[in-house]
Amino acid sequence: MKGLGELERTVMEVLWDRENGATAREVGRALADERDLAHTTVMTVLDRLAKKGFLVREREGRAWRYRPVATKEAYVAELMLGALNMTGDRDAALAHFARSVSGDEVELLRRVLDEVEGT
Amino acid sequence: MKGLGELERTVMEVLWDRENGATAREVGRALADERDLAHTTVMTVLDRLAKKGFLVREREGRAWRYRPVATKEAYVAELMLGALNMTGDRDAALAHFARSVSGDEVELLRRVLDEVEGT
DNA sequence: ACAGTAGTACTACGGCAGGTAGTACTACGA
DNA sequence: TCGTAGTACTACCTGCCGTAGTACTACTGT
Repeated sequence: MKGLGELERTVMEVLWDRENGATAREVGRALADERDLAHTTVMTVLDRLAKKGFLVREREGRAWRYRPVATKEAYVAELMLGALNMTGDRDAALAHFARSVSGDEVELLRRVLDEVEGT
Repeated sequence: MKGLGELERTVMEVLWDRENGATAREVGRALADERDLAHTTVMTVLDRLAKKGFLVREREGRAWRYRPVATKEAYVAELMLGALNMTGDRDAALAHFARSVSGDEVELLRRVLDEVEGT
């Protein structure tokens, strides 16, 4: 799983926030407040993201509409699993991880685990 | 938390595998099977790792002995937390993650959580 | 029919990280 | 006093990423 750069992640955030993906123009507008990017910059980033497999695109008139392949949660989870797989001792790492999350999250984890159990 | 390159991680693995750290020479020897690296390359990597805060070093004769600042598990856990922090919705990501680990690991997680509870 | 605009594809450049290593120098042991 | 282990410093190359220019096409309104 490849990593993302700063801008790439920012763009992904925009896409993740929209139900129906977005065109380069739309992404540019969404970022206009925080960043002043050339339209082509946005296009380049979207293109790279698509080539890396994070986005798919489909024609919409003459433009492309990009949408994320996976949800943000799935992406984050995959990053976490990637880290976890780096180690030979998944258990030890998992244990360490579980001890580092906050109390609330312990609760949440427990609930989710119960849910999974039922499956 | 900075990421590590391929070689950097390989070197860390060596260090993590030893109780008492290692000198550049020792690391080089440990990797001799898989990789044919110049001694200076190993030194450079160790040096960078130390500068990044992953290793501390102490004199041993004229050489330096390097040892990891954190355990591998702590490192992995931190990577995982890093991923988790990327998202606004930690809960959703956590939930997704919990659903992606194997059954055995669910068990393990549960045990660890119980343990944490007691604390 | 033509200007402006939206859009694309392609190319490029500079910075930084990381892999790799050379060189120059010092200290120690035989 | 030579070879060897070791260091510090510098350097080169590649790939990724942020950033954008350029050249071209198609639609739209006057």
